[in-house]
Amino acid sequence: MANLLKSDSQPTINDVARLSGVSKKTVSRIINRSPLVKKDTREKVEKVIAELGYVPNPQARALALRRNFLIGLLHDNPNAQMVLNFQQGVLEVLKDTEFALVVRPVDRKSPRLLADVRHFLEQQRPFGMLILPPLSENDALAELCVELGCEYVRMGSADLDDAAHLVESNDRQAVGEAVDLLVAEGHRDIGFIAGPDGFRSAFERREGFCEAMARHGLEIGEDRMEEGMYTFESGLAAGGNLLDRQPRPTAIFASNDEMAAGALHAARRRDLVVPDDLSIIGFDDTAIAAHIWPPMTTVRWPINAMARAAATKLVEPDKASEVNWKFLSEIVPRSSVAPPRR
Amino acid sequence: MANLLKSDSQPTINDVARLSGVSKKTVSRIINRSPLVKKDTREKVEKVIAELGYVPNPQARALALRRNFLIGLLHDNPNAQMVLNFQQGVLEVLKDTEFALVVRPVDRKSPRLLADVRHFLEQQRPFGMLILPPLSENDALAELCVELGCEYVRMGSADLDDAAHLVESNDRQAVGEAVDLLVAEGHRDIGFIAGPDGFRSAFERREGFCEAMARHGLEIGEDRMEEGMYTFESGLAAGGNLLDRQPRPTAIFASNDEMAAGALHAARRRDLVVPDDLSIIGFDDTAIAAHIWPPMTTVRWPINAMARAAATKLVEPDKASEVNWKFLSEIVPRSSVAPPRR
DNA sequence: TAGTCTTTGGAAACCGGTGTCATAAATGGT
DNA sequence: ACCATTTATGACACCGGTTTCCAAAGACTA
Repeated sequence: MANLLKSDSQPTINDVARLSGVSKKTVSRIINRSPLVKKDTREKVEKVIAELGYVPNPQARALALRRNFLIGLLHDNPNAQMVLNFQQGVLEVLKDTEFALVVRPVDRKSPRLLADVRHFLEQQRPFGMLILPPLSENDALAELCVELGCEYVRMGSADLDDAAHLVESNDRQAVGEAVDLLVAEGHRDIGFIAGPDGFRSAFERREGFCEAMARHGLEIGEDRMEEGMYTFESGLAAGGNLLDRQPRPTAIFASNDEMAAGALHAARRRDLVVPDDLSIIGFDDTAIAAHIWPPMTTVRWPINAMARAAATKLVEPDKASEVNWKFLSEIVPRSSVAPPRR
Repeated sequence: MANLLKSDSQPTINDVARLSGVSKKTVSRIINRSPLVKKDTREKVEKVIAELGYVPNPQARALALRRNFLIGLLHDNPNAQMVLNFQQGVLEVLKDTEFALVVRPVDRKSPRLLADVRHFLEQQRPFGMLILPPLSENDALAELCVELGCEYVRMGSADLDDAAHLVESNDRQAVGEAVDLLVAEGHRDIGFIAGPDGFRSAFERREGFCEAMARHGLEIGEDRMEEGMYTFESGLAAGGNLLDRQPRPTAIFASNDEMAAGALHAARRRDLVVPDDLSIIGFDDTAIAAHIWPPMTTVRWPINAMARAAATKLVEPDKASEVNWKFLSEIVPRSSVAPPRR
């Protein structure tokens, strides 16, 4: 069959049209499942398509339709695991569509951030963008998408703007539950390691902590708050600071797992046993939480479901209204929490 | 200036040509840096381009050139960290080019693997593919790329075929060094947790282990070899098995960090102290190795450099000959190795 | 000064699809 | 049987670039 083609490259719509004796347009109709084609014609053409192994050229399609089937993933997240989990979720949705996922890490602190993103959008002209925290908190990026006619969905930890472009989790409430758990175990003096300034999630988690402590009528000592950068090393330092205070807190809540793991190391270095001497709770439920010793109690937000929701919003806007876009996080109890000594 | 355009959408090459009073072809020459343009003309046109903020439409370019600027990343790796590190390295190279990275995870065990990949290649028609282990060991995938006229580079842990399409690391030698280290500390009875059947890396690491043991004149007891699946849980199980033997080995080498972390948990559950009661060495130097307690001695292969090399081979074939494609791994000494008790 | 070579610019076709619109064929109503 | 309507198909322009080929202008030679 292949010898009926003009060249040895991929067959085109013209080959299909010629070999099945219809016009390009009719083939195009069949490809696009137009109902305006007689059954006989359809079958005849489909047979040729199958024999030829014809697949429409995506670039030509993109040009004619003036849109392509690329989804960009914009991220700058210190937590590799989260990013990959998110990718995974998105791809589960895109898998059965004609969309492809283009990844684009950027540096949120670079003065060229906007220029970089603009360059990417202009150069690839993706159909839509998925924006991960903390970039999702940058309104200028969303505006850029609008300006360049690119759809977008932001992942956030609290309301940024309209529901149409947002998938969010309620971190505040989840942190509250974590504090409830510690208090129920008998802790009164709880240290807090915040995320870096500029992260909405960091803000939400801090607020959640303060609110919950207030609810239980507990004071937060001046020296019980430390700020980290969502990295292991920063958690190590911040945790060390908290543990060197006299008296030291009996529990620490860290705003993510990496920092919680760092705090756990800090405890180890001081010969403190977790959870006997110190309880620790993390946030995110990344792999490390389950793999360190002791397995760490943490807060899980349903990143896979959120990723799927975000992707669905983008590529199947008709379903968007059915899609949940507010997600609740939940406590994952493990072994890093126990009543305080004495 | 924008009001000189015919529409409010992105400016096209026609707008530029019209506004600067030259033909499309001349503009095209300028965009593509052809030397056959008079200086005056060039400057005049470049001014218009700047004012308009004109960026060539990538889809139209792709269609006319009959090639696009997409690089596909094909992976199915149980280790998220590795995949993301690899992505990072690739993107460092692609960043300053017009290429974009499209990620495509697949299931290597699916009977539809080949069909899935074919579908992806036909649908997106990427310029080139980067294939990560263990998929890189599947020759059918490479053949598929050739058949569909797609460039490819495989990441491997040992020679698969020709240098032109391969970037490799020498795991065997690195495992040898790890064994040397354990023997130097006084260990004679070393357990081994292999990777899953079907991974070239698993095979290479096992061979490296056996060779090194033989070199030191040490026996490998029948019950000192376990096989895992490169996951934490499988390492937990395999490590548990090894530690339940009587007598138990004084050291364990695991074929990756996840499994090593699992083995470490198994030790903890048996109230064994690492490294006093048991030395452990992992492989890959992923984040977990540094973040568990005690920080774990492991083997690092230069994944970032390898990723860059692979990407360079693909997008800058002229530089390919200068690019190193054989990489050595190295021991990262931490705190999980000590002389055996007694 | 005429003739030749080299640079520079443009018209038209092409890449492989889709949209518009006209026309042909089938169907229905009376 | 006839016209009106609906359904099915095709011709042709178009999306925004690149390539081929040719012509004009300028530079150089004799």
